Amino acid sequence: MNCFEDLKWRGLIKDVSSPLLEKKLNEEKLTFYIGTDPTADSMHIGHFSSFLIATRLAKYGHKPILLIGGATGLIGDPKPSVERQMITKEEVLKNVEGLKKQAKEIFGFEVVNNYDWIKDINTIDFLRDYGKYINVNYMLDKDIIARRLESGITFCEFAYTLLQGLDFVHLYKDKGVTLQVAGSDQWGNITTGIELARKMMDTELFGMTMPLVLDANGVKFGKTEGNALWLDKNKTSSYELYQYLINSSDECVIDYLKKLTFLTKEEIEEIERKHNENPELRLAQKTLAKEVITFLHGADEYKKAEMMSEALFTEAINNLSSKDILDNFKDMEKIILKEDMKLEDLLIYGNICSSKREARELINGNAISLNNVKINDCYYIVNKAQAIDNKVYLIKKGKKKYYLGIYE
RNA sequence: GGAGGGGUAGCGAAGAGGUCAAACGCGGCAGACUGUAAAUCUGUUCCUUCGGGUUCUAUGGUUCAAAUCCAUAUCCCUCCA
Repeated sequence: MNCFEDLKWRGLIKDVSSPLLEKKLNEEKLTFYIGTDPTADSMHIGHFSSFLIATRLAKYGHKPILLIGGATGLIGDPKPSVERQMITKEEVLKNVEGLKKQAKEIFGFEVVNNYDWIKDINTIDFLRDYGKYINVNYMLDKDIIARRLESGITFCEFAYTLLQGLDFVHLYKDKGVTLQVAGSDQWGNITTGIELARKMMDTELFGMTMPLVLDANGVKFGKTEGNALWLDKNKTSSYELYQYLINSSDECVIDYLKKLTFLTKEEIEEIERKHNENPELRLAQKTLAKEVITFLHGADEYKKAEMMSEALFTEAINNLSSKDILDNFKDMEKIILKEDMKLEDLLIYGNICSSKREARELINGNAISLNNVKINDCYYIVNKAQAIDNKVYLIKKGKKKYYLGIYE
């Protein structure tokens, strides 16, 4: 299978700017870039699903450059619905550092920051050198901007696409970049760059977008309510990641395997066959978790996460000593216990619930267990004597959330 | 600068003086079923010492009573200049 066929089979191609791209990807070695704005200090799993294309293309001999939008992040890519809240320069700076480091660690490719070349362009030059080439009518036609005309869009965000276009042109001149790859929501920005290059230099640049990875309900992959799934293992443990991946639905899991792992077509088809024979074994989900976590956090982390999950979901914990638990469940959220306290108070103290009302609701609803025993008495006194080895409590909320209570 | 329309819980959206801690939908969280799945069903979703307390952008005011009326401020949107 050649490069383009491979991407296509995995469902990674949504739009290409020109049919010529297929031949180029198969026969030439291109330098390409993929970017993100520093809206947080860590990438999340959604970024991973799109940045992986860099590694894939690199395997076919193309040269990736990862762009962190230190400048564009200060402006804000228009969202379809409302104006973005601007983030402070300090925060952007901090986020840039976080992302740079992470991008290098995980993907190992060259990382650039568009702040470096945008910061010194003054307003007049910007308008003359770039603004003059792009017609406002053309910009108004862009889907994202058109959609915002009803609800309003500031000049700041309106101009965003021009900065991205400028990036593309800059990277072409500076590093010979001829291709930009991104999620499908970036199509408008990619085409601005292509348009700009054609008008400024009479050069054809190329763009390619990937479909958003969605789950069966049309929710973006990795979008869990509450907290995002970060790639930084200090923010999201391997265990949490494992839990997310293992719970992928049957409908989507094969698609995820294609898009998020480097398994070959043959391997994936074999897994699919076996999975369909015994879906309850969740071979596909387990394989997905293994591949993704190993890529991101390494084999050791994966083993730990798997071991922890096995232990927690097969009732084997009853046989564990406090030492086993402390050794193996290091990543679990910890609550330092000091003295005897009522169960309802413990839930609040440990940030398991945000109010006493909620704590009671959960306790009365049979959702809380201590060391695998359901407790439905709010006034139950959590005490040292009942802890495993007088030391540890495994606190479970609902079916899947575990916390570790420790007496020091 | 002018004219108009708005700001209600995480989000969307009803409510237009008392029966409003605020319908409904989504989302969230639990429970049942299960494969740690999906679908489905059920409960719940401001705080509480369970007496009550604090909410509908903010501050004042009218009233026995205000999310609802008035004034001012503020933010957002639309149109005009």
